[in-house]
Amino acid sequence: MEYNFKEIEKKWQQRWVEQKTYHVVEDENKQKFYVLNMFPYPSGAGLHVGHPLGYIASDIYARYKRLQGFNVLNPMGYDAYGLPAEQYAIQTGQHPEITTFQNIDHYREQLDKIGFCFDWDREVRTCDPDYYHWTQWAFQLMYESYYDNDLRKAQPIGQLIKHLEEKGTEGLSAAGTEELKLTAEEWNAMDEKQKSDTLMNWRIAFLGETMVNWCPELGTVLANDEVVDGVSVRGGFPVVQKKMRQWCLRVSAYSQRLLDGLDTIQWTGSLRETQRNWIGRSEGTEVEFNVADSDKHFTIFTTRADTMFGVTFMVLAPESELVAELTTADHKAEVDAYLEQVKKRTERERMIDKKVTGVFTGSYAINPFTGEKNPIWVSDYVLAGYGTGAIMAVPAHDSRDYTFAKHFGLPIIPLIEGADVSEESYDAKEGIVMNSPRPGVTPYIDFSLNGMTIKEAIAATKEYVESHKLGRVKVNYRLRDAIFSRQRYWGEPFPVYYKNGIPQMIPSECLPLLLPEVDKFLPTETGEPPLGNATKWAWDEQKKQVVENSKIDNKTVFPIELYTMPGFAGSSAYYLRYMDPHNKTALVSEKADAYWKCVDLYVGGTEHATGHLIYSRFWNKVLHDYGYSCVEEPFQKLINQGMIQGRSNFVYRIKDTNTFVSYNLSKEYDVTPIHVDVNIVQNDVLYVEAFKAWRPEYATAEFILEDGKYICGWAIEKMSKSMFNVVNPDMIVERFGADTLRLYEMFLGPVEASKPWDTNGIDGCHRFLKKLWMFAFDKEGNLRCNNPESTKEELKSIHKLIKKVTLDVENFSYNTSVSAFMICLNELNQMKSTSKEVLEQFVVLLAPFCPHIAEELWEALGHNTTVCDAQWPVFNEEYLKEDAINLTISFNGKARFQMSFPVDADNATIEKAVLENPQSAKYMEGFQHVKTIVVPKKIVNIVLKKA
RNA sequence: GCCGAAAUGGUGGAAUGGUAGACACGAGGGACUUAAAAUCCCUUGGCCAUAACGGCUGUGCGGGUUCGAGUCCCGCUUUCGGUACCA
Repeated sequence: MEYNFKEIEKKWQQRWVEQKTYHVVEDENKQKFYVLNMFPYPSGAGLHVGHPLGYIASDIYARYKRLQGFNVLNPMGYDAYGLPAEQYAIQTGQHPEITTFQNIDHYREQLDKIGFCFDWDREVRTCDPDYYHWTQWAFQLMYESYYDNDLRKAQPIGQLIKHLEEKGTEGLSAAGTEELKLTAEEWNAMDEKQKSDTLMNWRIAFLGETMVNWCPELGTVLANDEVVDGVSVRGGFPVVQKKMRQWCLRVSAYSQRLLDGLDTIQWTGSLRETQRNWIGRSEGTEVEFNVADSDKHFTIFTTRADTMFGVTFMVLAPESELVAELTTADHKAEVDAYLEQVKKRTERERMIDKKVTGVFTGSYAINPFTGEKNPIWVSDYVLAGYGTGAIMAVPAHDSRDYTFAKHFGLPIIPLIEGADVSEESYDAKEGIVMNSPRPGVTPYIDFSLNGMTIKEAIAATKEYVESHKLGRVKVNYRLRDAIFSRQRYWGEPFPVYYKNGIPQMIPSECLPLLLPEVDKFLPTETGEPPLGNATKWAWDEQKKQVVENSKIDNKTVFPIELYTMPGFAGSSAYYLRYMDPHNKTALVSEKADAYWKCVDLYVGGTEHATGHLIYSRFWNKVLHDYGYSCVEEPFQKLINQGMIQGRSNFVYRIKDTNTFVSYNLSKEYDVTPIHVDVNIVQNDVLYVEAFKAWRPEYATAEFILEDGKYICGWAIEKMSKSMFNVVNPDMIVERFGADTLRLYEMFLGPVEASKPWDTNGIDGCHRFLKKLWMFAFDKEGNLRCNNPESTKEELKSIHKLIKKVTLDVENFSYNTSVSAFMICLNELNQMKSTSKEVLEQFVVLLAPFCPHIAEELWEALGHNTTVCDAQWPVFNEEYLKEDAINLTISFNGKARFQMSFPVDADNATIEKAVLENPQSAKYMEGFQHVKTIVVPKKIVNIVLKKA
């Protein structure tokens, strides 16, 4: 009986569905384990072999945990809102929902063939109203909250309003866009609109003015990669930097908690480091500078307070409000021209083209330490969004200031002993301070840093600044608030309407606010986002429902927000929804949340390091502050699966002919390499007939072969359609079966490593399964392995496997596990006969990797339950004990021969035996024995020195 | 520039500081077969040597620690990721 994987896999996939094998319910008697994959965006291209890599790895772990008795949650769903579906809709007019659902069906079909243990009853789709109900709900929760810096958590905005009414901003400790100063009287005197605008300064979800790439012709905001050379990629229209009112999330308020949380979770060091850098905590000092001949003053932020004595000029960011304030009348024209020039350059251009530009404002700032007047410049190398948007420039010890100073001929004062600043700045934070103050200069203040190390100088300056009220110690974060709105159609609508320009929340009992139908997915002629095309998009306050736009009267019926939410909105809390996906009254019930708590193992790519994985952690923290999510960090352990690269094949066409020459002969001709579809190549040998049929122009192709074969060249490239190197998992399943695919994907190498997909090696894994089949069954299909007693040898072999696989699965070293299976099978095969017990254990160990064949064998072994409910075998050291130990004898570290000893031989006995062994004499000749090192069970090293 | 990861045969990759190259692919040779497929056996880092045993060398480069280093330390080179005027 042959190993008929097609029949076996079909049979078990059906049975799993019928028996609801993977359906999971909360069970207080069992310990939970939550495995999660980053859910996919269902693109039209379908899955390639790279996608399932992580799914297989997590599936193995989920199945393993279940065999160990855990109640395992392993759900799957779709991140269904997104740009490609919308782009397709714009081109074809087809509703994105239709294409999205088609793609989801295709994904499901592909996933089902691989035999995952997903509980499909818990599937979520971000575009499903029952799902985005809770995305909208969370948005409203954030809108109704502010972040209390003292309590370090989100609080209802009502508390802040109460505070303002009673004390104004006095004693208020809330994370805000700016530091506002208001008295209670001022607040209470505000009208509704003013109050609403003011509260935006503190709300966690808020309307804010942010800089965006605005394309007036297209009427939309563009992402940086949609803009090249200041014009839009699509259409070539000019793009300007513009401040726009956008919904934002106050992610920055959580900077410190996002940073602290990293120490509590088991993520790879590099990923945590990436997030740390992204958050970018920097401890520094804010120092106030007075403007000369004026009562104006402004604040700068620096991490190098020790360089106060080396300041030679000041720089403002072009977008800073200070520019207008500090520019003198006679410099206004020049500054305005410069600002205009900067405005035209996109942020991207500023990054790529780093030419030094800037202009003098005409004003001077007085250095509070030296009393010197430093000119105030404007330059785009200073960013408005970080610190205070203004810096003190110390050209001697900051490379950017140095470049600027050299370009405009500004003075450079070195402050570190021995630092040579004639060619470049000295940026290192090492050395002894000098020139602070400079010798011979009359001291302006009674303060000196000379002779200190930089560290000491920074600390001393901080102390001085604070005690003399010249500024304050300040921690800054690089992390910015997230822009949360998009001028797109295919996304979650905001549950917001505008009453006299004041945003109002749609009542929570009216959620979800459904995405309206539109007939065009492009922005309207007036530049409104696509939702402006909806005819039924107004809110009737009395009826509490969506009504036609024509009914807008601005008394009871009002326009609804036209923006939609960005991609990360739906993916920020989906792991909570899986816990309780059908709940109509809450994102997740308290009970389900208390049981599943958080994701124990999260598997996905590193590309989400600074996006999803930050937003999701932020989102969960807000929910946690209100008790909706009981654990602060949502993802305890994170594994990053590597990218699967493509392995492209090439054929070599001799120039100006239709003749193709085999790889090893191609050097002798003038050839053009051409990508060829890897699916008509096997082991780098081209199927010539298939190639001729591939494209009409190759039908008459001729070939120069080597050894009767056409050998293709190859290269490792990204897996993509245009390189014809996309390998589809369905094809592999069709040819080799899902179990082989699963085994091979794991065998390729460590899960975390990026590696090329090379179908060439898959035979080995398929062969292993065939061998296993023939090992278990004879030609008639009878089970061969039915000895009632296991031999010592068998037990040793299987327990070696149990030990190895258990350890490997825990460490995600699946590739070495696969090898261990192969070795064990070979050993068992050589023993000719095998007991039922040993085969059973083998099958259970294999079940997480190759569930279909495992089920089939499990059934053949006489079980009427599925192998998923078996028990993971327990490793017993007893069986691995050796009768004798083999030691490698080495001389000065060079291994020479082997000797056998009883297990209980002591070191002295071993040393004596080795030295007396006649073989040793040969290696010891002319040497003197120094000492002997015995490494238990491994090696004996005789240390010698020349006699 | 900065941060991170890596570098081992023809290929993918194994090696708690202890015989480097497990396992698999590919390649070569052989068995079975009318033949092919499938299957099985042998060889397979390099160099030298042989009837046979064997010897030398070898984990990107240069140093170091150690009885012993692919592994640890110092200094480079290269590759791949991430990030970018963050004061």
